[in-house]
Amino acid sequence: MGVRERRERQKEELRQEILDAAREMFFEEGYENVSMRKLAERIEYSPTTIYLHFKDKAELFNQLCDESFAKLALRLEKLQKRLSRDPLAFLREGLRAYIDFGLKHPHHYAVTFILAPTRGDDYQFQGSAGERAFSYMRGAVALCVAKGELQTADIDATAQAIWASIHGVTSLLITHKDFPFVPKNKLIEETIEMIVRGLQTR
Amino acid sequence: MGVRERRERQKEELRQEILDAAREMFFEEGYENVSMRKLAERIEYSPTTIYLHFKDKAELFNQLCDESFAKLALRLEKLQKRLSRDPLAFLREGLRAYIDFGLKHPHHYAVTFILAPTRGDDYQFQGSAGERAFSYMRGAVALCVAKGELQTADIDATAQAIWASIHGVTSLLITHKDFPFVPKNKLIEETIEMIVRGLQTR
Amino acid sequence: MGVRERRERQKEELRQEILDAAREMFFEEGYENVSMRKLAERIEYSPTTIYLHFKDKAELFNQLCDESFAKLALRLEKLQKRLSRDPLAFLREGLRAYIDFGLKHPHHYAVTFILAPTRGDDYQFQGSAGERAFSYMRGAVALCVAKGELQTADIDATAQAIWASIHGVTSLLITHKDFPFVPKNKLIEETIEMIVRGLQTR
Amino acid sequence: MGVRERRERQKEELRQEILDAAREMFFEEGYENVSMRKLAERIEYSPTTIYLHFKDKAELFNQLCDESFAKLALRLEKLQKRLSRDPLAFLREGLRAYIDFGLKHPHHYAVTFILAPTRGDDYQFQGSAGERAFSYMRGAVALCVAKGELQTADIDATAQAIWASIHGVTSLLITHKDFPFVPKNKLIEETIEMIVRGLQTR
DNA sequence: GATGAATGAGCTTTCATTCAT
DNA sequence: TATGAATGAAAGCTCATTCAT
Repeated sequence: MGVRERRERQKEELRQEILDAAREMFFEEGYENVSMRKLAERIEYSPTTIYLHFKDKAELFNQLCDESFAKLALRLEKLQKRLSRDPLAFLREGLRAYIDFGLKHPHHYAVTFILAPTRGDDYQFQGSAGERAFSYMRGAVALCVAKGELQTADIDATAQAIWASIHGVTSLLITHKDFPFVPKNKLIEETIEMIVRGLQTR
Repeated sequence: MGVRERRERQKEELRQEILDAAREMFFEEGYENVSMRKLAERIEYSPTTIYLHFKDKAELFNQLCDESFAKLALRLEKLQKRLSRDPLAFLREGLRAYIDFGLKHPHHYAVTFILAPTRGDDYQFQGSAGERAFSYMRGAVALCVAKGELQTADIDATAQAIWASIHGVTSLLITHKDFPFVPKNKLIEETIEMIVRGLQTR
Repeated sequence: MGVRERRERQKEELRQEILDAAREMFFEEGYENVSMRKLAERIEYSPTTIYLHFKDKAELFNQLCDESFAKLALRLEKLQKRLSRDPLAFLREGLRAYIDFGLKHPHHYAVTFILAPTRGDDYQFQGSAGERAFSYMRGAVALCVAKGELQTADIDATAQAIWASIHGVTSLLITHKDFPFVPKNKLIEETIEMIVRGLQTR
Repeated sequence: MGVRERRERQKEELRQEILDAAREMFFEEGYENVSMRKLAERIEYSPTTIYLHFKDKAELFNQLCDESFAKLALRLEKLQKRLSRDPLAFLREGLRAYIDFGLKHPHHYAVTFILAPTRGDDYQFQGSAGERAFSYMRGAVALCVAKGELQTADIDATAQAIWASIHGVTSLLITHKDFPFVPKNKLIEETIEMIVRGLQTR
């Protein structure tokens, strides 16, 4: 038994090692500029080994996206539990958490929300990381409206507008590194407050 | 004389043909997936011919960005002239114009504002299309504040938050084509109103 | 174990096959006229395979030079041992061995001593095949002088003059194939005797 | 008349300009590394223009060789006239003149005597620059022998040995620029004296 | 489970050359 | 006489991937 378990553990470790290296490289160099060979070199295994764990480059990339989402979703889930009594606080904190997540894991974020859709192949947003992360946001908005803390005639439209805005901040901060932004926190604060204020009064 | 002129016109036409094809392809396939060979095939010329018009692939790409900006800037400039008396209207219309531009020329937009920064090489936002387009927005905000129509303690932070938000809508609508968005205009309207409302009261 | 060894042997064999083909082709066609593709075709492997053995074309070429020298040096070394008692004989035989080597391995020789320096890149004679081969000659001259068999005021100048002369015969015989030379051996004999006689009397 | 003459003169001037630029470039970069385009750029004409003066790259190259020889031959001819009474002096001075010529016009020399034969195409030494230059040397040797100043059983063998030796010095000095040669003149002197001494006594 | 050898397809770019004007 | 536009061919090299071991 022990032998089998150890083996499986080792296999999982290598798989994770590959994923980690890939994520870093994908972000640093861009999807197309990462070759399986270079990736193999980084982890100090042969290129062939990667194929034992992932069908091809595309699958490797998709796993990366899934993994990213799992982390973000987990975070939002915890937040929701903690702030279930105060939906507006959950919304506010949720937005901040979303942006924070993006900035803390720019590799994850860029790969999943910025790079992925511009790839040529058959990427599907439906059922993807993005969709699931977004559904939390919609839930938060719905709660706020139910509790009378926000006013909107169209929950979906509102939730999407919010998502768009915070995706905007997040992606700009990640990709346009040389733009003379005001201090990061200031910009985030400003955006979130602008959003919330815009939804409170009507 | 006529001969020379005709030649120059033809040359310019081919140049434009290349640019148009390149933009489409860059957007459809991503920068790295467009080869000079494929591009040449598309326009039905030999690969070498492209090099008669553009030094290399990177230059071709950069010209594309420049061209995009020229169009957007022109549009914002006209708008500014027309609405110089009513800064809030200019801001509102400017935001809409920015988004419209992106949706009408998704290739231009994506290539310039989404793809460009994710390229590996030494892209500089400073002095780029993005920066110049953004400066119009900042100007509009400043005017509104001067006329007392918007309230903010920090014009830069506000302008950047606004830009982030509309970049968010624009880029999501362009890239996440399979997301079940509410009708496009509804989402745009919602976002702009959310922004403006959020800045009026304080 | 046996498996690994066989593999290594096979790898080494292929490597040598590439080197041999390359040497012939480089000499027949000149460095620039040999493409990796043509080379690959000759050995009936794919171009990529060559890159498994050599980093790039330049490295392949340099390995060729190194290999050439190893052979020449070995020959001179043996000669030196055998004729250590009779320096003049060693000089005479050494000169002949040098020329013989060139004519027997015209590819090696031309590539190393004729083509190499005319290449554009940063070839360094210092520490190269040529330098090491030359040092044997200088040693032989020095010995002859020490034993009073040759007279010269400047050992370096003399050694270089000798080298120049035999390099001249060798390279002419290799490159100017259509010149109506007197029989090869006659010319070699004549040159060597001319040299030795010129150094004995003074 | 005047118009036609001027035109012809101009044409000849351009032709010469092309030859001069080509010679420099061929030597600096090697035959294969000089492209018609680069050459055209250097002389600030269009590539097509070159083809008005030379059938193709090979012809341009061959003209270069011919031109080189004309210069060397002229020099040797003058020398011969001047020293017709003293064949040994003519030989000695002729050798020096040959080497000097090579060092003074390394482009000419390398292109004609070193590069040319290693090119892939159908170069013919017969009737070439080399052959004609060599014939002067043979003549000088024959004269010396006739006058009893040199002893040899085989004029051709001797003349060829001589040529080989001085070709050796010349080409080494031109191509192996980084070899720590003794001072140039010293080496030349040494070689010539070695040759002449070697032929006088027998 | 992991690897070394190998490949076909493709890349960006440059070449010598031609042709209509 | 000179040119600008255009091209087919080829260059060196890297890619994702497979297969036998």
